[in-house]
Amino acid sequence: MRADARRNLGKIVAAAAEVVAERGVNAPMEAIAKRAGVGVGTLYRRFPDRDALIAAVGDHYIHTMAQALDTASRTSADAWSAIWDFVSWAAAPGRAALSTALAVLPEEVIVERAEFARIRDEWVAQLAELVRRAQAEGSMRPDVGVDDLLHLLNVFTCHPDKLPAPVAADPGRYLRLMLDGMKASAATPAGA
Amino acid sequence: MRADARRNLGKIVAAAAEVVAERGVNAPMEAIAKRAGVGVGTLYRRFPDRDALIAAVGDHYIHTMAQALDTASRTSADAWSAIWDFVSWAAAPGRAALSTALAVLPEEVIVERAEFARIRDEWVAQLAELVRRAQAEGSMRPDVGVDDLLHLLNVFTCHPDKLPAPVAADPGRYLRLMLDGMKASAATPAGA
DNA sequence: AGGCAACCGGAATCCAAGATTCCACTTATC
DNA sequence: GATAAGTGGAATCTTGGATTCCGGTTGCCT
Repeated sequence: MRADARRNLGKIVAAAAEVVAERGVNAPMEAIAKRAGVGVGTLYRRFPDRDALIAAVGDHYIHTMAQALDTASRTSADAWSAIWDFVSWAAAPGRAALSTALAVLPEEVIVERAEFARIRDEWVAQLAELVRRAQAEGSMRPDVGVDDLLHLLNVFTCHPDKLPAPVAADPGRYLRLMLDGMKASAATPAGA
Repeated sequence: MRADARRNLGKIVAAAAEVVAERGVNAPMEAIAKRAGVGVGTLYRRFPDRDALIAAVGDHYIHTMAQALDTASRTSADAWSAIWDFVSWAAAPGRAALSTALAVLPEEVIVERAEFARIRDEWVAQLAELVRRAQAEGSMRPDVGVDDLLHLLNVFTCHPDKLPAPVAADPGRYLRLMLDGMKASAATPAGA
């Protein structure tokens, strides 16, 4: 592969990551191309189609994400604050969509990407474990689960263009509100 | 207007309300037509375009909504439970999208619909008042506002097709989680 | 019953937004 | 300098609706 080509490949994946993070998983190819300072044609010479490109972004990102979760769970005093820190990290500007899109959405795209699926599953399992611990510690209410966490992460980050502007601008704020609602002490007894 | 035509008009608005409630504000005309047991052409004979139809649904619904808020605030012991009841009502299956779409989204469609705008504004003001009271009572945290409430209502009900299935199936559950997070007692101090 | 304007259904048409393809033109590399 | 790898981006193809049109029906009045 020619040197300039390799360079472009890098710019493309990086640009795709950025654009996906801010415009959601359905960001148009052209937006990515423009961000990378490259023609659409160039994207297609390297990736057979849109899905392949997104998947590549995933491969590139899933590691970072797994690592962030790991860090959060290692540097936090308890499971609850690990979750809190991680969610804050995941919703930070500049990475929003990625974090979660990859964790919940693309079941079709994933087939045949054993490596990606493996890390993703490990990651989810680790988060689940944190939830379990937080509940055992009595800091998280027992009537919610990892799935809720993932769904919400998904809701607030996957389709920024469908969200009210203020929400899209700071999904973290709303996610933290959700987390506050997930604290054991916040639970409103059923039928209230 | 011929009798059968009037009958159809009714079926159309009712069908539109249902479909919008379950598929979001962007439900396709054809879906509405089918639900009403009528051809698309018929929709267009009565309404110049899509927006007009949606607006009609709004007129038909905003009253119900205003009334629900009124009831909630009159039958509840305190401002907080009024809010709680109203949100639960608004997110109930079968009315989801309507409730909120009309409260936040369509600023362009509303021009020239003085009556609709008036009721809508009154309605929002009333909800705002409840929020103020709840905060004064010390039951709702002071760092959130009506806007947050409206945005979230919006997020969880306007585009059901973009939400993870479990969330779309029961937006109320997640909204109540949010409300729990909005309780004064749930607030996590900034910088935690 | 007869006539006709008001109505209908829904296929045909129009559009917008993106994905994907293609190829004449550049540029690393040897 | 030759040439295969690489490039930009206009042209083309798809998709998902909105909107238009018109031959065929019906209510309703006399």
